[in-house]
Amino acid sequence: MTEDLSAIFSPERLSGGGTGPLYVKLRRTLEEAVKVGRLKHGDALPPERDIAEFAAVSRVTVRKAIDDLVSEGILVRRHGSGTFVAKPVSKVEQRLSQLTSFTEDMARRGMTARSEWLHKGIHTPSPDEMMILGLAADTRVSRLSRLRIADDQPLAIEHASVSGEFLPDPSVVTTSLYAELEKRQVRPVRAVQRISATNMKEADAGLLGVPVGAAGLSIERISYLGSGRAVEFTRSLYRGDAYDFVAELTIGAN
Amino acid sequence: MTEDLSAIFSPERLSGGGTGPLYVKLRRTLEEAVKVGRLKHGDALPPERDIAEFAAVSRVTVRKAIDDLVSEGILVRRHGSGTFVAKPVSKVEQRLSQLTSFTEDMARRGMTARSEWLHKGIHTPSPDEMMILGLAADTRVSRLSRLRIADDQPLAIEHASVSGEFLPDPSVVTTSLYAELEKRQVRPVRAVQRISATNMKEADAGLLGVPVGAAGLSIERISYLGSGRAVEFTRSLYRGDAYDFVAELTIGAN
DNA sequence: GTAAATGGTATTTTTTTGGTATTGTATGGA
DNA sequence: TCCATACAATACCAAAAAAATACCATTTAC
Repeated sequence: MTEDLSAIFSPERLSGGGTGPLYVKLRRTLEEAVKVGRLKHGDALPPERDIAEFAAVSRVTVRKAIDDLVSEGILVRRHGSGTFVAKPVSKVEQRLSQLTSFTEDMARRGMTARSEWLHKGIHTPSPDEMMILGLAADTRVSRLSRLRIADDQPLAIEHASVSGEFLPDPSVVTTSLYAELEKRQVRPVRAVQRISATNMKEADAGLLGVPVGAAGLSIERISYLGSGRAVEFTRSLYRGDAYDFVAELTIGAN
Repeated sequence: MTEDLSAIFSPERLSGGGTGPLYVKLRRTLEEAVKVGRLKHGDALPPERDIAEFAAVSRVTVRKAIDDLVSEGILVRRHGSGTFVAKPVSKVEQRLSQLTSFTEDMARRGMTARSEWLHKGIHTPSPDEMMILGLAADTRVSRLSRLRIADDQPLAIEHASVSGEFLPDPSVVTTSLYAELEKRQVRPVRAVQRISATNMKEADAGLLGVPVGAAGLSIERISYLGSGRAVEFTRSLYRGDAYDFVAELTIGAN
């Protein structure tokens, strides 16, 4: 639903928005509108061209302002459809989603993301888990495996391992692992991930509904507390395009 | 974000800044602002033209003041973009070294241990190193490779990777990495290692003086600070018997 | 299917910002 | 006096960011 332009981009709001480049003023104006609730979750922004005309700036300037808010996860764009106010998510979840990019990518494409749990359980750590999470042999680790589904199509398999110290009972996790960790005051501030392409083996290919040997995107991620302590180790296998890189993200202290 | 001009270049600050040429006063003013924290790391200075106008001096004078601070590394200029407060550089020269239990093990068995260095250098971290040590892509990692020799027989190849934060200059390492770390107040309190058997490839087999395909003992170890932060990552390849297990070791505070 | 509406992108122009050469001016010493 | 040096001001150059223009691609409505 398109909001009334003047309600958001009144001259006062634009001029009174402090100093700086035009696109910064516009961004602040939009940010404020969402924060205050003038624009609610799910609302459509006016078309970029309309905003540009009303604010008497070029459309690119409007886009630049929106760009920032999209990369912050506040807005979501849908090509040919419009720009919408995104569902609010927690800071940690939001910033980690920039890293994993699954939720964000799905949202960008206007797809509905859901999950199907394959496994939730508590175990003795595997050698890998001990190494990476820095666990002793007599500790426990929570494992969470799920199938990531977008628009009813399986898109990824995800295996997460969390130190039992941080997540003693994995069954409490329903949707977002990070939201659950945040509830427990566990806030990873950094994550390192490695992304590479592999050929899918039979088990994974079957779950994802692709032929054996199809290209998959393998993502391994370790997230860390501010102290440097590793919190969580996730291996994901995505259907899709292949590339290989290492990304690093610093998450604000909230 | 550009600071308020009057907050930094107030008339009092400029006049009260002692005596001497204008640009010296300005330099002192700026230096003070950075030192006190009025200008923080990453902040942009106001444009030179604005400073000049506000301080009622020419732009060249402003530039001269800034020149000094730039050459001191306090400020950084970016053509077309602005002048920024530089990231503070740690004056603490960290010297770190190596960490192994080889010497100790050999001593226990009554053997004389020595080493031959294959490589010492500082590099950009590999994906593995980034993952395991929790490093960012723009950090550095020190690599130390040596041939472990016991009773004049090559027994192992050892590759150590230490976060550049803990060991910026690997060349200082001569014998014991643990001893060197201790010097630097860096005391890993735990280490996790994984041991497995492999068939040696030509390069390794050549160094160790065994036929290609001979069984080797591969040992990967990560050592951690009390905080949980990973300090060092070592991959070793030993000649000898084969076994596979995961060991957890608590390193005494010595 | 077609057309309208909407976001996406490449290119260009303008503005902002630091960089440099030139000139003027005072000061101090030979 | 004369010259060398430091200091300061003016004018112009170059790189980067900001903004505008024009065109492309996707979605939706009919």
